Amino acid sequence: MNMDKTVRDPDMPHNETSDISKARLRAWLQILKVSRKIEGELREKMRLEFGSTLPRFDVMAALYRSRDGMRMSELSSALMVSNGNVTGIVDRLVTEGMLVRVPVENDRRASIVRLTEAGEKDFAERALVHEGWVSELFSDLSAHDADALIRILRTVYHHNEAHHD
Amino acid sequence: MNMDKTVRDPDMPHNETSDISKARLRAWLQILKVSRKIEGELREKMRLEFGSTLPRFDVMAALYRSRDGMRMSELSSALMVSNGNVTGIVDRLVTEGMLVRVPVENDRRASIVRLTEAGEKDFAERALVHEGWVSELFSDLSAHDADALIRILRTVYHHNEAHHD
DNA sequence: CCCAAATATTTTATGCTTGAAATAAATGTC
DNA sequence: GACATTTATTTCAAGCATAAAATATTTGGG
Repeated sequence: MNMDKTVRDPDMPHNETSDISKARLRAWLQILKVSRKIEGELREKMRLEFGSTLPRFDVMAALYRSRDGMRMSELSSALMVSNGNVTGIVDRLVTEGMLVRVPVENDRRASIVRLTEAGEKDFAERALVHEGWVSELFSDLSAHDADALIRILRTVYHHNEAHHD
Repeated sequence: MNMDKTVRDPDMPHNETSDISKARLRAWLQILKVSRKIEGELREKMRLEFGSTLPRFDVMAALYRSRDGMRMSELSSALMVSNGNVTGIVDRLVTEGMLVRVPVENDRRASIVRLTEAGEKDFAERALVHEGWVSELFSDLSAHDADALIRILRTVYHHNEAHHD
């Protein structure tokens, strides 16, 4: 007698789906729900407190880690968004005085983007406040659960990393 | 002697942050990373296989659960997006013949949106395929980890539900 | 050297998303 | 019954995001 609920009768009609499949779908919907909720909260705070946005914060965060600057293509692959997307966000940050585009020696196609002094200063301040917001939004998350969450999500992420069949 | 790592020296400079705060930030960044990766994969599949989008799928899913239809305001609160957002998505789905707007008796401000017969049929098929995609993308997620994930994310979600101070 | 292919980036068209303003209709209050 | 308020929805402006096409430049044969 089959006690394993994840193994189904092979005669099961193909329009029914397994329990494990349903559990994974629920997990995905829950991830989506939480990430949208948190993203919405952070977007609102960014707008009200900084007059800025999450995508701009992300770009500045990447550049803050690479003080020598990054190419547009490096930025878009680090942030996992399209090239054209980064163009627009960088344009706005340049207008705001947060970023500069520097030509690259020996390659006139490319340019390097880096934080201005003002951009560095602003980001350093904002990053601290941002971390506080996140910690508050996740204040019910224990260190233990945070670790469990990260471990589980890492396995999911790695399975989907760059192995497009 | 203080053994609790989450309680810090009150003289700690305010530009340093606690370990638990850093762990929560890492957890949030990991949630974001996974949800963007999965969302991107699903978007691409939706586009290639169905010639459709995730937001349209979400609207149809909500209406599939409420066969009698929903008001625009019910839809936007169920999906946790703005009113104006739903207007545009519904417009496109009406053009595609998936949805109809039905006037509400005794209230000429409101209208009820519901799936057409074609919309119901299309969604039923797509939902099965969609569940298969999710199960495949999450195939490294055991039933046990799925439950753990859901439990942890639920506590985070509930903490942030509707208590804007 | 010439030119096809590859690379780096921007532009374009389309759609999603928000917040705020506008429109329209219903409701409550004097 | 007039009218201020509330409720339901749409419209608008701006920004984010993608895929695909366009532009510009570099590189690698022949």
